[in-house]
Amino acid sequence: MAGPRASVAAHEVLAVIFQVRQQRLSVLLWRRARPPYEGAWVLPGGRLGATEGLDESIRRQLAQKVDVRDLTHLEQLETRGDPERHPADRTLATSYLGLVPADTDPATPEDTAWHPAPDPPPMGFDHAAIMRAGRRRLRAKLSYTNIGFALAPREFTMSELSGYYRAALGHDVAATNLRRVLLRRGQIEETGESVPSGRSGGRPAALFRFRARELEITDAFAVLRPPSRE
Amino acid sequence: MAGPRASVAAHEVLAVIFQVRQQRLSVLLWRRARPPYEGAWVLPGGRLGATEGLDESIRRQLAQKVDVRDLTHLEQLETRGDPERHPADRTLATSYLGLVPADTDPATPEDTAWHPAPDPPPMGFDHAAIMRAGRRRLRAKLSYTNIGFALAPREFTMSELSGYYRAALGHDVAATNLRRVLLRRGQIEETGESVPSGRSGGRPAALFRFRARELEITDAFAVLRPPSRE
DNA sequence: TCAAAAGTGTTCCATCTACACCCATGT
DNA sequence: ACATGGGTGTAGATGGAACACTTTTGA
Repeated sequence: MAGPRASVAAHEVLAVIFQVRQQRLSVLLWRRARPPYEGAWVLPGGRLGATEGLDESIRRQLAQKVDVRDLTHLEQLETRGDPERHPADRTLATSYLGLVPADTDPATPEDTAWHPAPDPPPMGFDHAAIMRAGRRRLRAKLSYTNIGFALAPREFTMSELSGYYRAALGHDVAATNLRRVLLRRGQIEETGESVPSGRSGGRPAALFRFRARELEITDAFAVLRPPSRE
Repeated sequence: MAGPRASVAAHEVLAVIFQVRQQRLSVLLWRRARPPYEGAWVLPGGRLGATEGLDESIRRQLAQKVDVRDLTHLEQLETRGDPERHPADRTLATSYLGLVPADTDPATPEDTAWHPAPDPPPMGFDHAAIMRAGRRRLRAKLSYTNIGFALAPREFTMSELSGYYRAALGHDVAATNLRRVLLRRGQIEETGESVPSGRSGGRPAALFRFRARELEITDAFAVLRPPSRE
């Protein structure tokens, strides 16, 4: 009945930080300075402190180590504990998905860089798989939540917003329909302002904002919804 | 720049095991024999072994401790690491969602029992919150995946199946529409057999089975789907 | 022949995509 | 004027809910 002897594994927290940069979904990676996987790129993070909560820890590490403080969204992704995932010591890793709005440019240190999420450089450990899990999560949530608020600046035109969606989803998103879908769902509203057209002319674009800046599920029960009348 | 001293927290794995029993969604709980939370109900689980993976560990503990071996589905839920979640020592917990089909009756030991998931007894630690997370996950996945296969026996009539859905979702599910939805999505198929009607008469019910017995997403892109033509 | 349970046909409705067309602005 | 980009109107497609009706059985 007694199981194997209890583990005192190290625990680390990691973050998949996405931002839309130049129309592409980008992920913040860190270059490893020492073995194992020296020279490979890894997700930012580090050891869980003795008295920290998990969320607290990843926020601290992002602030201290890669100077990312203005996350608009952060949620837990998954925990990996395969004994083989770290070649030397046993290490469990809890990963997070974090989003940075497109209009900020966090001053990240020398050894970190933004990489295209669809086509990342060689990554150490199981971090490539974790990053893919983050992308899947983001894509799924764009469909049924208001998570777009975390990718977009506070105010934006519809064509800008459709650019963020396109980058994150990996396929075209028609601004004209996106506008109606998000308006109907009550996710966005017009600010009343508009942006003067550029040098090539065109009608000035209206400015929108997300009505909430916290994650909300706006399209639950896409199917198998409860009966409308009791 | 240096963070707090690294933690050597204990790590445990827990499982939210659901089964539909007598038309109700039920969760398998364990009665704690010693403090803290002596006498309260908790999720089954235990310490992660030094050389085990997380999935491996929860499977082992369920088999050893509550004699649950025939899980049709198991997936990771979340990891909690709040320093306050365990009154004495620091303990991280990774939880899983596990499903047992309605036609099995695992022989569980004395100190465990099935409880109604919507109305559980007082639970220790943060286990009530974890259980709710499991319910939410199950409900959501019933909507867009074939996860019903894990609640239902291998073969079933549509009215039985709608009973499992009703129990898990907490609202009525019309067998007639469920049939068409799941057929259209290719989740289920007729076996060709049928069940003789009971003593009160009625047309014999056709038997169905799920076509796959692994989780598949059958209704991704409910919205914001990629353009059909390039 | 009647009640009961399963299954089918059909209508309605919500919601998304596609696309033609209209609007406001710069050159 | 006309090119350019934004915005509106609308038709079509999809897919699920509701519900009346039909089918098949037992008593």
